Amino acid sequence: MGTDDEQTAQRVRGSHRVTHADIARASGVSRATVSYVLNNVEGHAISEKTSALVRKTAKDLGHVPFAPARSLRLGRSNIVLALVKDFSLGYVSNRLLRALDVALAERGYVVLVHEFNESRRPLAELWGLVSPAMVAAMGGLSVPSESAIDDAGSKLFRVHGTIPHAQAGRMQVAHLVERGHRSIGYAFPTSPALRLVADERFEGVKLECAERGLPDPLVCEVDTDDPATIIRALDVWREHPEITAVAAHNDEVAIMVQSAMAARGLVAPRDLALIGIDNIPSARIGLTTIATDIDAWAASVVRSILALLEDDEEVPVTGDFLSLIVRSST
Amino acid sequence: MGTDDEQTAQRVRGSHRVTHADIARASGVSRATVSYVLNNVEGHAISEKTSALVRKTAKDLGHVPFAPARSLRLGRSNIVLALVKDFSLGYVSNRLLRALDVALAERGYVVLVHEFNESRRPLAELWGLVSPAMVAAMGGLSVPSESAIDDAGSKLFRVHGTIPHAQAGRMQVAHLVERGHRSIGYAFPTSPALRLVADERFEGVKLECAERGLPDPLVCEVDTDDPATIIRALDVWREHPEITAVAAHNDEVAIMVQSAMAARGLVAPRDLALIGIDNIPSARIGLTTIATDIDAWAASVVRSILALLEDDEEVPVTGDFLSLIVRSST
DNA sequence: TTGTAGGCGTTATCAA
DNA sequence: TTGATAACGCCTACAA
Repeated sequence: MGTDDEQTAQRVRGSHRVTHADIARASGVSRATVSYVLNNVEGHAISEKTSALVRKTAKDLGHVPFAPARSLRLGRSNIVLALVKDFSLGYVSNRLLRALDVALAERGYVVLVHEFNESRRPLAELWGLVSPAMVAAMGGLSVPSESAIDDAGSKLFRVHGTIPHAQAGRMQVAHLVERGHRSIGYAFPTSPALRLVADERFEGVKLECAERGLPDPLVCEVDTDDPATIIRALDVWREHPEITAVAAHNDEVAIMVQSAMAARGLVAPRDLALIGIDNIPSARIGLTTIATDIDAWAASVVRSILALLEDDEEVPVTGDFLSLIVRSST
Repeated sequence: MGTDDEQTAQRVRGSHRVTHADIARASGVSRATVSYVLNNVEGHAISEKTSALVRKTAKDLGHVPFAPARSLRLGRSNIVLALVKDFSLGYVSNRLLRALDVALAERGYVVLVHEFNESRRPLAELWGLVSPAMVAAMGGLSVPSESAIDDAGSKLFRVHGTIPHAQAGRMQVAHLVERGHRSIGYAFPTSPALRLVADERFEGVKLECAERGLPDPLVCEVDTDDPATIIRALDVWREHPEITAVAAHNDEVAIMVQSAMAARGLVAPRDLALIGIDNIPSARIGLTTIATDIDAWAASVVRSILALLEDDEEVPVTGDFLSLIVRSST
């Protein structure tokens, strides 16, 4: 039969991949039996003896399943692709991804993270390399990118939008007002990767100021990769004595402002009050911030993702995940 | 026939995948021609007219390549899997991954990142879900895991080990001694994800101290997720008046120590000198540190990875990527 | 309880 | 210049 010839050819070509056929031959059973055994398929009462033999043979031969073959046959892969813009990953999104992987691992999926940048490589090119069951977008996608995902038959879940960033900005202002501040500075990050979130948070800050009759915040753009921009921002705020507090886009920026203040011999909140967002570990000594209840948020996101993945249902992410954590900087 | 049933079922499930066959039929050419055109295969002079028609048809029908089919046929995927332990990603490794993806994108590969934790899911289980051309290990792997990668036919590159962490620890001590310190504290992180790097850095610190005739550093374990451990560490060091400087595992820890000092009304370097490692952005105001020349390092790692991937050659990562950056904390 | 057979989408070989 | 055809490794309806 051609079968033997084929396998000889294969061996000659040096492609020493151990297949189900190899295992079947070595253990004297059929390929189907091997498949049933290795996949623990129910309802095919295979004798314990055969089953054990197949497993042993597979192990001895060093069989490793070949994902593409499996995916081709099933018509889908079990990969959930998390698309992250410019690796704008931080403490919070990392924790989400971990929770997601834990939950999906139980159901036979794997979470893979890809840093994308549409100008560097259009999303469409990606599908020749990986065909995920679902895309979890951790940042904004362009319209063509979104439809490319649809064309590829992958489901799409937008992680962006499940946290009320504007609300976090509002909470910053509310707290500062409560502390007696009336005129505030705002540290806005220039990084394009943070753009969408930054806009939302700042929008909340502006609205809250307006609604409370405060003047618009004095915005300074800061680049976390360039400390000079932080120092400059601090100097600008200091030139305006009416500004008694600064709200920062996130804790990382807030910490940098704090360092800049130290460099100028200033101390929060005496010289300038300071509030961040995120409650990252390094902020947890002394920085007042707005925290996300990551466990609750992640649980909710995971629930929605599973519903979409397994039942094609759209379950909204709901809940109030934000809370104020007062520390010594305000 | 079962065939029809399956296809009906598939259609019912809504999976309308457009295949080369569909394109071929719609444009009146063979599947082979479609494949040649869509993959720009040289040496098959296909008329410009046919070529354009095929491309247009593919676009009109909304064809998206199906990666598993491609990978099955070719016997390998073009995925490079970066395995990261517990998402111990930080500024430095993120930059490396980006450089890697840029370089590999040009050659038709994609970099996907997976957080692994061997106790949660053995690596062997991964291969049924993704079969990468290469694994880039960003942290230590167990011996069984390494051989699992080999069995799976994936190449393995160990990113861990390409930076001389012990040397960084030595440089911390050397600088502190130069500044006149003789007795130092050391902040050692408890996080298991950092374990390997932490051990190496600390080993360098201990050796340098010994070689310079200093007493062993006073080590305090700190958990970045638990600020209380940092405060406690600071208090311990302060109980030993001979300790005038603290070396931290990395900048994040150093910054937390700095915050703890501020909370106690202490200032670096007056009350305690402080030095970190990594030169992360938020350290760049005021923290003395040991920086990695990320661009040079990444370029070297990328070179090695490409050599392994394309020519199966082992090119070592060489170069001196570390430098001292003196700021105001020492 | 096990085996047979056929096909998933793609590409390489060979023939026309 | 183009087309038929045979695999790649795996899964599963159906037959035995």
